[in-house]
This record gives sequence, structure tokens and C-alpha cells, in this order.
Amino acid sequence: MNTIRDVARLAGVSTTTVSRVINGVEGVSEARRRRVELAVADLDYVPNAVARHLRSKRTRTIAVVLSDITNPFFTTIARGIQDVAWPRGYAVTFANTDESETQERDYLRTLVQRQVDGVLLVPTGNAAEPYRLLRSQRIPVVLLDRHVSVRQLDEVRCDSEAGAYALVRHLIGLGHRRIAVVTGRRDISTSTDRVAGYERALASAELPLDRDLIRYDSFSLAGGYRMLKSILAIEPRPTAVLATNNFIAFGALRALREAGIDVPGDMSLVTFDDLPEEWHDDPFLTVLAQPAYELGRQAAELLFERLETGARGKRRVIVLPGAVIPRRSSAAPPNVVSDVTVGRRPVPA
Amino acid sequence: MNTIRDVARLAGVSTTTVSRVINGVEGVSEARRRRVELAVADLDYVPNAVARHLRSKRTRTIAVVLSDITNPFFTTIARGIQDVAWPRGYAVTFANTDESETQERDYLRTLVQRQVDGVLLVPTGNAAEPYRLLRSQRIPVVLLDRHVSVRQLDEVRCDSEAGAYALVRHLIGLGHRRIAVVTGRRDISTSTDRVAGYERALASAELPLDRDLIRYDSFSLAGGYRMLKSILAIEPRPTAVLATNNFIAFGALRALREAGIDVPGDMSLVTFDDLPEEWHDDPFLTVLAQPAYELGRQAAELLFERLETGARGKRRVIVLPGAVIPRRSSAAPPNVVSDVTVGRRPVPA
DNA sequence: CGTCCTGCTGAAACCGGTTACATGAGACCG
DNA sequence: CGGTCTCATGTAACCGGTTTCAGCAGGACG
Repeated sequence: MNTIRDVARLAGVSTTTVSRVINGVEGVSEARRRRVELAVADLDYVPNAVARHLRSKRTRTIAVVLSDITNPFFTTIARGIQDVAWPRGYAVTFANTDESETQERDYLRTLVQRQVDGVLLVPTGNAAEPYRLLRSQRIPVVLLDRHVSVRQLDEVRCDSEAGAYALVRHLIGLGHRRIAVVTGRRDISTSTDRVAGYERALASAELPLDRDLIRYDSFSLAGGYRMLKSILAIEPRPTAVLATNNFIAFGALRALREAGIDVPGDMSLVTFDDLPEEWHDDPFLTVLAQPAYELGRQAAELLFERLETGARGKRRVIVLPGAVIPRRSSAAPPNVVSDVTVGRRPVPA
Repeated sequence: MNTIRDVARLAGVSTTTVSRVINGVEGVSEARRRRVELAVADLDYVPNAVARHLRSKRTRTIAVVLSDITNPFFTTIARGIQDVAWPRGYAVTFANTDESETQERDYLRTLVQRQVDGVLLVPTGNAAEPYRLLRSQRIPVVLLDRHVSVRQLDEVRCDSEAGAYALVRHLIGLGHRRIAVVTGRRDISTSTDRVAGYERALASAELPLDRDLIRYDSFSLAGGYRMLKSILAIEPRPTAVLATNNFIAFGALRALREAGIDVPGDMSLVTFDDLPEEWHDDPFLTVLAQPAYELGRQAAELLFERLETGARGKRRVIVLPGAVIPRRSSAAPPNVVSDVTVGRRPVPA
């Protein structure tokens, strides 16, 4: 509750001098410095950062806006961000959009009011409008995980297209010819990029593209469940499914289990996003592991570079590679010989 | 970048009037109100919350200090907190202590400087000192998940003692007589409370207490792994193990798998903390599920009650019940008849 | 001994809002 | 028609720091 003026009074100096001592500025005589330090200790003085921020116009706070902190992928990203931010003296504020563009806009507005120094954003939609405000207030933004149609913002993400390609090639290598993909909303880049990688993999193996095997819904347990339910009704049934995130995968697994479909005996399942080793024993799913922690870390570093150098430099896009981790959820399709691929030439590895 | 003065100038009114319009205060003529609103829109004016906070002495920010946001239990708590805070106009800042008391103290100090309105804290140790500062600055604190020796702070947590009791009774009910417990640091209440519940359950079944079967290490994968390794060397070997958190459990599972011990065939394993259904399919572990989301929610609500009523009311302690969810990791011990319990009377359910 | 420089110090402005209080116009009343 | 009250409005202080700039003391130098 004591202010810098209380300290100044007790020490018999000006607030200027106290301020200098607190901030370790040169040019204060040893005697006075000691007097001030004593007064600070005496009064249990804690400088008011809000006042400081008002003057300095920097809050040393960054905001992270993402869809759901509860998703282990984002949690890990969040941790990576915090591990960069706190040691530099920055506080980190989180907001969950739940994929709602309205929420996102509201949060961004609040954050602008609160004068955050920068924003790390997992964009919810594809619109440019939400970022106008940040731009006009000169608040640096780094997009995380996803990109948007505005091609001016820094981005840090995983190579979704290549990841999906690799996963589908993995399935093709096992002998699958009819592969479905279940993904999130159409206007989210990770959805479309992963479908693109899927399509390229099919093309590379000269497999036909069946639009009916591509399903868009939402990046959620419920979405995965719904999509798999409807995929199971397709004739002929695909022998493998690519899920584009962890929640979808577990929804898919649930639908498969309920339908009595054995994985991988009857159907293979591969997905994006691995779980940290702390969260499971003997993992089952074949995944494309994304370097989530590293994504968070690098995004934060990039943001701080912008903040600290005030760099109006060129737009930067960092794309990290993922890695296929083959596990028990993917195997050769049932009765390879008799399926729809009969007569096709062998697929190159 | 525009200030309230710019708006006032453009609208031809005083800053007072602009302030009133922005905050929806009564007593501004319709004509002026409209002029101001026009000017606000014209200038893309965004009020500076830092300035507002300086004057109002409230930052509408709460801080959450916990051991590791990466732990699904805490992640879920975090989500519960955010879902209460944001709708009320409060921002939420997170900090990870990694169970370091030094970190904790540093964070608390920063948060005091930043004038957060309140703190939700998962305490790292048992000392009183870190909270002196918060107290002297009149910043309300609610302890989450754990309690400390200072018996003056509000607390919201799960009933650890009863939870451990229930889990151990579950094991005893299955026929186990020799049960080990692997837990975190001795100075963390969830460790000691759960061991207390364990001891009471043994006593209630008149089973002997073997101190060698109680192991303290850390709430981590590595801790669980280490403790199980050393427990496997005990003769006669226990037939069941109680892990007191999810990380320990997975470390334990790993050690068991490496040692070729079948769960639950050779040894049963039960643990605190369930995983959200989005993160696994067909879960394996018998757990005591804690209402993590609800813990976070109620802790936040309690904090806001303190904030908004300025209530100097009595200390409040909210203890929520957990629930045993029996699954495949617990079963009857191997050859019940021939083991060390031979000759003991049947244990009451 | 006067001048200049260096180093320490504090007065006061400033950051951008909020708010206590004064003011003035007009309505109403006796 | 003077007095009182209400309502809308603005002036200026205030929140608690930082920062600019001027002043002053003391030493070096010519």
C-alpha cells in the first residue's frame, strides 16, 4: 500500500532518487542508495507495475488466444510459451475461444484495451477483420498452428500438408487403397492443408480420389464420433481412416468400438497429435507427432524478437516438421488380395 | 493510439463526458452522447485499461499459480477457472512453479507488483512465509488442491484422505492384504492426506502397517518409476499399489511393464486422477476421479466473492468428494489362498 | 580566481483515464 | 421577480510511477 512517495519521505530523498535506486540506475551516491534501500525494506514497499506500465506504455504481458487449453496439444504449446515468457519478465494471459469467432473477437478487443504487448493466436476462422484492430494498435501477432487468408502475419506451425502426406503414405505402404479422412471445419487451415496432403499422397500412388471419403466436421470428440459413424455406412467401406487431430481420433475410436470394428484388424486408424508420455502407458495410436512444445517456444521467441527489436522486418513463417510414429493402430488391411485394389499395379514405396 | 482527449476534442466535449459515455453513466444528453459515440467510432478509439486500473486500483486480473499446466488435472482446473473469470471481465494469468518454492515466491512477488486482484494458488511447500506478502497487500488468496500449515486461507480441494481410503478399501475388497503406496513429497498435503487415508483403510481392516510400503518421492513420471522399481525389490512383494497422482501412475506402469509384471494379473494398480474422456479410448486404470473442473470453478467463484463483496468474512474451506471408478487395472490378487494373508479373518466389506 | 565540466539531485510534467466538486442554465415556487 | 432545485457539463486533482531538465556543489584547469 506504500507508494514511492512514502519511501522518498522516509528516506528523505525525492521520488526520482527512489525510482533510480529501484531500477538500478547509475548515478546515485552510495549513502543515499543505502538510505533508500532501508526505507524500502522498512515499508515493505512493492512498486506498482500498473503505474509503471502506464508511463512506459509497455505492460510486459503477452496474451495467448487458443481454441481450448484442455487439448493436450495446446497445453504443451502453452507451456512452451510460458517457459520463454516468464524468464524474460513477461506475464502470460490465456483465453479459450472454443472455435468461436465471436469469442475470439471479444477477447482480442479486451486484450487491446489491456494493452498487451503482443498476441499469440490460434485463429478460429479465416477472416481478416479480427486482426485489423491489432494492426491499427501496432500490437504484434504471431499465428500459431494455423494460418489465415491474410498473408501478412508471422506464423509458426507444423507442416500439416507433409504430415498428412506421410501418414497416408504409411497407410498405403501397408497395403491400404481405400482411405478416408475425418477432419475439422473447412475454414481452418489445418483441415484443408491436411486434406491436401491426403490428396497428394493418393495421387502419388495413383489411387482414385473419392470425395465421399473426405469428411469435415469439428475438431472434437463428438465430431470424430459422428464422422466415423457415417463413414461406416459407406460401401465399399474404407480400410483405413486418417484423423486430423487427437480429439477426432478418440471420437473415431469410440464409434469403431461401439460398432464392433477391430482396430487395426478390420480398419486402421492414424491421426495427428501424440500425447505426452506422462499421460499414457504403452500407447496405441499411430500418430504424426507435432513438436508442440517447440511450436510454442519458437512462436514466443519470434514474438519477443518483434517486441524487443521493434522490428518492422519481413514477415516470418516458421514451419516445423512432424514425425510419423507407427504403432498398433495401423496394420495391413484385411484380405488384401480380394479388395478393390485387385488388378492395380503395386504401389511404389 | 488515440486517447480520451482526442475523442473529447473531436466531439467538442470534455473528457469527463467522454468517460461517462464510454462507461454508460447516466446524465449525458442524447445529443452529446451521439456526438461522442461518433467520435469514438471515427477515431477507432480503444480505452486504455492500464490507465483505468491505475485510478480504480483494480486490474480485473487474477493469477493462477500451479505446479504444471501440462498436468491434465491442473489443465482441467485451469479451464474451470477461466470459464468463471472471463465472463466476469477478468483476465487470467498462469504461472508454473514446477514445485519449486523459489519459483513460487518469485512469481507471487511479480504478481503483487502487477497488482493482480486475487490469486489462486496450488502451494508448492508448506511454509507460511510466501503468503505474508499477499496478506500485507490485502490480495485475497484461495488455495487449490492442497493446504498449508497456515490455517487462515480459503481452500478448495478434493477429499484426499477419504479418496485414498476408498481406493484402498476397493483393493482390500478385492482380497489384497499387502498394499503399497507411492506418493509425492512429504511436505505436500495431498501426499500426507492420502497416506493418512491409506493408513486408516488398513486399520479399518485390521491389516498391519508396514512403513516400508510407503514411499515418498515426487509427483512425476520419474518419481513413480523410481518408487515402483524399488518396491518390486521388497519381499514379500505387495500385491497392489496405490499411486497418488496420474504422473506417478504412468511411471509406475512403465516400471511394471519393464519388469514384466502383469497388471492386474500379478499386481493391481489404482491411482488418483482420471483423464478426460477426450484423451483416451477404453481407459485401463482404476482411479479416484477428482472433480477437477469443479474445483477450479468453485475456487474462482470463492475468490470473486471475496473480491466483489470485499468480504472479510470467515475463512471458507470447500472439500469436494471424489469417486472411485473401477476399471481393469485392479483385480483379485494372485493365488489369494496361499499368500501372506492365510489365516487372517475375512475382511469386512 | 573565474570558467568549465562532471556528477548528483529534485521539481515538475507526463502517461490516460476517473471523479470530486464547481458552475451555469433553466424549471419551479412563493 | 428573487430564491432554490435539478440537471448537464466541465475543471482540475488524482492514481503511482518515470523522465526531462535545471540547479548546484566540487574538482580541474588556465
